[in-house]
Amino acid sequence: MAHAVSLTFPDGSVREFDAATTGADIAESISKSLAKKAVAYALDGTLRDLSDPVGQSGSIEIVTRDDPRALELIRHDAAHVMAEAVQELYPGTQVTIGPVIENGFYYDFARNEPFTPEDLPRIEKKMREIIDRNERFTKEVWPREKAKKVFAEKGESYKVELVDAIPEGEDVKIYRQGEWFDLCRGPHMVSTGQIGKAFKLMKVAGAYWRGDSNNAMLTRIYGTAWANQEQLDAYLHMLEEAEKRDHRRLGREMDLFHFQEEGPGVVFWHAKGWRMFQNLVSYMRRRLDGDYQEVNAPQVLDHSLWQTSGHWGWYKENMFKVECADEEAEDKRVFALKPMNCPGHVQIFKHGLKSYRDLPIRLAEFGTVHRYEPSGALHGLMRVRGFTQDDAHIFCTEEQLAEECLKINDLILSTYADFGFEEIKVFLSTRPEKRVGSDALWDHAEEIMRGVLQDIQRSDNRIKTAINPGDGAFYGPKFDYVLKDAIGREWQCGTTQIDFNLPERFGAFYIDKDSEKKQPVMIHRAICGSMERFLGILIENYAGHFPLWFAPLQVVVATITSDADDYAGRVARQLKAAGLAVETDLRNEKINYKVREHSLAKVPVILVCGKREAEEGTVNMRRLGSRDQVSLTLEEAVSQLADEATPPDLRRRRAAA
RNA sequence: GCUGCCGUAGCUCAGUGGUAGAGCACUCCCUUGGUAAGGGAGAGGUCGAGAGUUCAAUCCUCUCCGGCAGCACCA
Repeated sequence: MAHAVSLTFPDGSVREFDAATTGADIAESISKSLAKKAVAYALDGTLRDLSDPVGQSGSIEIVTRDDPRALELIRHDAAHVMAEAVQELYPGTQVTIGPVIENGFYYDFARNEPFTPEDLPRIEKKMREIIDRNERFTKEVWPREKAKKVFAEKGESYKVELVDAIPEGEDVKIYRQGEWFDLCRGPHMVSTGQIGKAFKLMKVAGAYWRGDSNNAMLTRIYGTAWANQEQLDAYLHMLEEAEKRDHRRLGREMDLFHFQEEGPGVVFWHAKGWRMFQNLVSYMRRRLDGDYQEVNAPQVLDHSLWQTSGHWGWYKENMFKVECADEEAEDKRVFALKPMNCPGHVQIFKHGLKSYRDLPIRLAEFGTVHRYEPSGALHGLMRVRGFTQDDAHIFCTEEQLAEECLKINDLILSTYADFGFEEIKVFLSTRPEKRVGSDALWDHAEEIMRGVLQDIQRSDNRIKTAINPGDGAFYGPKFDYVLKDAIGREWQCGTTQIDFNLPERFGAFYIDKDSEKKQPVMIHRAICGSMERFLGILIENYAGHFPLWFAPLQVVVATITSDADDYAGRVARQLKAAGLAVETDLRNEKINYKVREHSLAKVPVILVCGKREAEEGTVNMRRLGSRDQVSLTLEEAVSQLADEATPPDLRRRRAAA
């Protein structure tokens, strides 16, 4: 029985409609042109099919194809069309799921013979045909049993499984486009023609059914889709730009590091790359000064220590075992290469009795660790098997916990800011199902950390905070810091983790005021996380154009003719004396050639010295990324560059002094 | 680890069932040239490793190693 509903429009006007009125009717009632452009409507912010009756009161918006929200529909519709194209071209292929993702969509197919990239143009062509047919999307609600029967008869066993997974009480919806139909939650646009032609199939890849590695592997086809050709072109251009700043490529071009077959996942740092690495270590070390004690724990320790820590059990598949290569060796013990620094630091804490007066004890280490990562996970500097953590462990009392977390937070945020990362997200991960420690312990720690999170949120409105329930480590809750780079990608780097487990396992304690032994709270924390990975992120963030203070090679002094060789040497010596990393280029090459070479190597400053400069005692300065040249006296250049090359933390320290 | 693709000179890549080629880089010679590639000559490869098929394998088949993309993993 029809009843009236009142709908509020974006302009604030309110009108009465029959509940059976569809979005299309409403668009029509506003204007013919709107009805033509409409692809869906939103009721109280939720997108619906244009053909859906409104059914209830609320605020309504007609969504046209150029609405940003329509992009999701374009992509989802494109996924359906791709599935139809694939089934038309490759009969016998089963369809599974095809969701919208960032920048596009994918669809997972089950087929005995996998697709190859060569198949993509053919599928794309067929998709264009289907779009040209401009078939209407129509929705049907089927009884559960009918859906299962129909899909079973078609041999679509994955779809049968999906029908089964739909919760009782929820409709089993089928969307048709012409002859083809798919189980789908919707919504969809009006017809396939609205998808447009601004899409492209990108790649094929394997993906596990339901994301579980115990299940069959399906073939996934990825596509990107946009509202118009300009957007698609811009996206493809962005991908090209991202590829140009790939740290693996820049690492080679800038002669920073390499990998080779004998060492999967371990880095050969070249001179320039290592200087960059050491620049980062030096910076971090200065930031620790006064608060932390830097220590160094052994690489190789008897596996019994790792049994005590528990790693030999739950982390074994990631650990490297170490033994003497000689069978006749006297010491038969099995050792392990450390995968983490924490047990080492607990040993240092335990050495000698600690008083409550000693707390907090903050032990820091640039600790090199080795983890046997799955081969498929390795990725340049971003995921390696041997890496150095800017690690620290804080042993404190429960009362000190909040303050320590905030102190770490300050350190993390100011470090990121020094590298130009301003957009940070902080996540609090709370207790998982499987965990150690009493509920009271978790309650207490989580309560403190929630408070800390609020403080963080209040301190800086650019920081976004959120809670990930159940995402904590088994040994305690944690904060994760996620930064956003220059091209919008997000990286989780810093972390602050409370640990209820290790102090207990190793029996760490301090003597409290009442002369009783008490277990300290242990906090793990890292700022960069892995130095290697952080450097990879920096390389990509800056696209190799490092700020002067961080560039591994800051200045090249290049001569035009050999007349200026002596002078160039003097220029270089003065720059070096002012603390700059400088090289001379006295080769018998044209200045064009030298400029090109050092520009490609991304040296921030080229000082050209010819006869003129030698006579006048000047230098001609050229900055990376600019064709402009400026002439300065040698003294001016040295002081200007030395000032500019001052690391931000030292600049602050000087300003404060 | 899984699926697919790939592995030829330092780098980027071509090529062929009869044991190899280009450009850049490198070395030497000429060139002393004012802001993104001057000219010439030369050197450089066990065609990822092993096994198989074949008269003959860099090329075809298999196994292994490594890389790339995605998935899974990432305490």
